Amino acid sequence: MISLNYRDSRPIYEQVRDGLRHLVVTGAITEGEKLPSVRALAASLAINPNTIQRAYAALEEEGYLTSEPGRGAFAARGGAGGNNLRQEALLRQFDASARELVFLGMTPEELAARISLAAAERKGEGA
Amino acid sequence: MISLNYRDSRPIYEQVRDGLRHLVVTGAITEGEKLPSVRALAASLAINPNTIQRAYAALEEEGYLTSEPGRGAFAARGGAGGNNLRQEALLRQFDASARELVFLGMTPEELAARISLAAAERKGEGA
Amino acid sequence: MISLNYRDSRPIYEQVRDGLRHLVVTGAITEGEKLPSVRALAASLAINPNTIQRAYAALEEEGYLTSEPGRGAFAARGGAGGNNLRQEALLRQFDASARELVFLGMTPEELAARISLAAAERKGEGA
Amino acid sequence: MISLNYRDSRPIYEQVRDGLRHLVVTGAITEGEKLPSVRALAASLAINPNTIQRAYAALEEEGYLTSEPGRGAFAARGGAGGNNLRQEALLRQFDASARELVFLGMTPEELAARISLAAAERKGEGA
DNA sequence: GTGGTCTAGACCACC
DNA sequence: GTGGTCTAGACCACT
Repeated sequence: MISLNYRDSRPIYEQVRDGLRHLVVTGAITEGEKLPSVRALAASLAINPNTIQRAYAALEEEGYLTSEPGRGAFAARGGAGGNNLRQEALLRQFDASARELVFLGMTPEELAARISLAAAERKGEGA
Repeated sequence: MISLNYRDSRPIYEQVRDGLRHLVVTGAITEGEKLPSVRALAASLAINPNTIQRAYAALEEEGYLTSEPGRGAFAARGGAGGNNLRQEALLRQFDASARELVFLGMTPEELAARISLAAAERKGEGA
Repeated sequence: MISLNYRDSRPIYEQVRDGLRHLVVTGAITEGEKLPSVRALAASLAINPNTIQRAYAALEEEGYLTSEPGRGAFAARGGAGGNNLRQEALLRQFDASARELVFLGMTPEELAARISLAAAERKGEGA
Repeated sequence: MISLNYRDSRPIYEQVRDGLRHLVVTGAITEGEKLPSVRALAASLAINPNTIQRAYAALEEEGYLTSEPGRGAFAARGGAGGNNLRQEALLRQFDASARELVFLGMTPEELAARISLAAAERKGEGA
């Protein structure tokens, strides 16, 4: 399901992370579905469990999955609409950065002005 | 300079990260100053270099230091005023989250309204 | 003239190599023109001369430039038409690989059959 | 196992590269066998790890070994017969050069004609 | 601990 | 001054 390219200069864990994110976002792994265990996926890709663990941790931080110790990791919805983990994670990030930027001296007005600008830009910017 | 508590539930790398962040923010490590090498700090704390590496990576992402391959890691200024990496990192984070939240359907007005609210709250530094 | 992205996971020397190759192929650096010295380009990009040297060596192997110790590095023509260093390098590579493949047991007919196939494919395949 | 001659005009890394290639081709290092680590071989030859690294990189490009970050470097079979990395590398090189030569205007027929010629020549391995 | 990339600074041979 | 090689030592991703 995930293809790795060892000749790619991108780290393996990023390839795994992006591959899984893609599966979640596109719905290939449906909301709430259990993801393969770290060890199972590691075995199936013939890489080290640490590398999978790192990809899972990144995706959890991004809100694309939740992992429950002892149970496994479960997909959250990545698409638009409804409240979901991804959106919660983004709001957490948004609030935290806004809070500290104001603390550092930026005004709420300056920040508000950036929002529309940011929204208009292309996402681009690879790893 | 950094004290580790192995009985603490917080992972070692977080203890190192927070310890280093504190040194930078308080100015104990001054702007531009070279931090100890990954291996040196690992040796001095008697822990694995990987753990230090993880703390350094987190701090670089947060903008508290820059690490230049082959040269070392250097402290950035954490405080307010002037151009600093921390502010750049926060703006990057702010823009990215705003962009995706708008993509997910929130309006710029809703987001703008959150800014003042967020700024008023206590920081509540999580683990 | 060449832009570096330190956050890119692609190594610096590949970015330099590809940037220079592009300048030669597009004719921005004309045939026979002297390229900046290893040290000068290193200084202008604020990176180590060794890194530039590595890019120059790769481009020489590919036939995009010749470098003469004590004199400098000079661009070859990258475009189509006429005989040029790039084509010479390719023919050298073609002959050498064909020779050894025949030595390893492939027949000239098998190889000839591959040519048209290869020519039809997309070049793709990033680093 | 590898002898270095510092009075030889050939660079150390080429002497190492050719020495290793010889060991692989002659079967002194058998197919799939793990080569000494970069650091270990450097220590044993009393030279810098970078120099060994350079030789390993060249041999990997030639298909005589594969190196897997974090695991080590492993010998491929250099001889004829069966599937081996060397042949794969040669085919990759053959296809790539053929493709670009056609792109530059040579006809597949011209190239096909070169194959038998090339195969008849002596190998003339340069420094 | 392993391969890979980068920096810094040195020396060489050539011009 | 120029390209080329080498050393020493750093960070980096991964096992």
